[in-house]
Amino acid sequence: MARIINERADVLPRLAEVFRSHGYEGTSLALISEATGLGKGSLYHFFPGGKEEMAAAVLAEIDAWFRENVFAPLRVASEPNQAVDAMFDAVERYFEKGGRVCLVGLFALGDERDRFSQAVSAYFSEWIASLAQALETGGRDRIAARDLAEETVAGLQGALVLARSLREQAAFLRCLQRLKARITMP
Amino acid sequence: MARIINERADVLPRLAEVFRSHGYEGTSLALISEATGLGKGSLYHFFPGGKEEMAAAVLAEIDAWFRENVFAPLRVASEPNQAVDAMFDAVERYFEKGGRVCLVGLFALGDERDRFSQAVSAYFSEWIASLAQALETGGRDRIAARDLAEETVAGLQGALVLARSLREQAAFLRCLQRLKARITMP
DNA sequence: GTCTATAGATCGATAGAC
DNA sequence: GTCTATCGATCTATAGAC
Repeated sequence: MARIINERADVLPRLAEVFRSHGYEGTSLALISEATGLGKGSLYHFFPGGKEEMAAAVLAEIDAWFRENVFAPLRVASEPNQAVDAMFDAVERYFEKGGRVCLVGLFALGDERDRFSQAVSAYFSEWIASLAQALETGGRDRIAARDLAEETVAGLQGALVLARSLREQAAFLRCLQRLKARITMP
Repeated sequence: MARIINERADVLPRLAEVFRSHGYEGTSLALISEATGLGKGSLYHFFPGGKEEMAAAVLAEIDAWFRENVFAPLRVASEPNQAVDAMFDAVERYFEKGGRVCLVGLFALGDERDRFSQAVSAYFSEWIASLAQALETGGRDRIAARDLAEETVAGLQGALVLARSLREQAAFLRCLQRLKARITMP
């Protein structure tokens, strides 16, 4: 009970926030230490691989969250309109209405993409594949479903870029609304 | 004639490529020196403000290029379908069919956004405004034009993120085609 | 203008006391 | 487990010879 921090999982959320705010290269161990309240000794106790292992752990947690809260529900959906709605809700919450950046997208644009190649590509291809499956279940043909899924996932990432550039979260929400309207079956 | 490098403008393209590849934090003066063939002394001669001034100069050059090759043609367009086509062509060339990242988008996602706040937001708002104007000239009402322009610019940025994540330039081109099809007047 | 040398700070990572 | 102290490397930036 007296334990403050005793598992890697306890520091991951704060770790993730630091990487999201400063990027991989911009995140120093000093910043991490400050954000987590742990000295470097403790950090290397939990993450012997150093900064790279910390970022990998964050990516793994993000992946797990999306698998559970986004990808899996899409795959098992019987009512696709409802599943798609749920996806948009989850995304809106996760990205805090456009106030929070997608770490995977950020890494994808930089050369962190190469260092975390597998995690980055898996995140997006899983997202597109599960969304396409829900759309196909809803009655669309395979090619149209895949196209629309790709378009939607790309549109979400673009919405985050745009909202952050303009410092206007409303832009993110407007983009979300348009994507939702297009993907919903009549 | 014996001059190798004698103006800031001569080093800007290489400078831009370094920032695009490694991000702001990941770009060191050693990398810049290697990419430009200039020693640190020379670099500080051209850019007394150091790395920050170098990045600002790159952003200014990007802004100038888009103003001339993208924004201005959209604004003076009399035939909007044609102007939009020209925009997509320019974008496809500029981003090398998805193989090249948008530096402004990359900066927007990181905390470079705050350092280069004006340049980042101006780039996107100008793009949206000029595209919306072309669409309005084409006969759409103001609100629909603005919506479609915002959606298209966001979609382009998302397409870049997606193509880079998946290491699949074809994904960028597919997204471009869909955006183009949607924006073209019947 | 361009170079080398180097300052001074900070980087990621390690060692070892407790 | 957590800390402090510290390593060597690298960082941005400057100084000064040529």
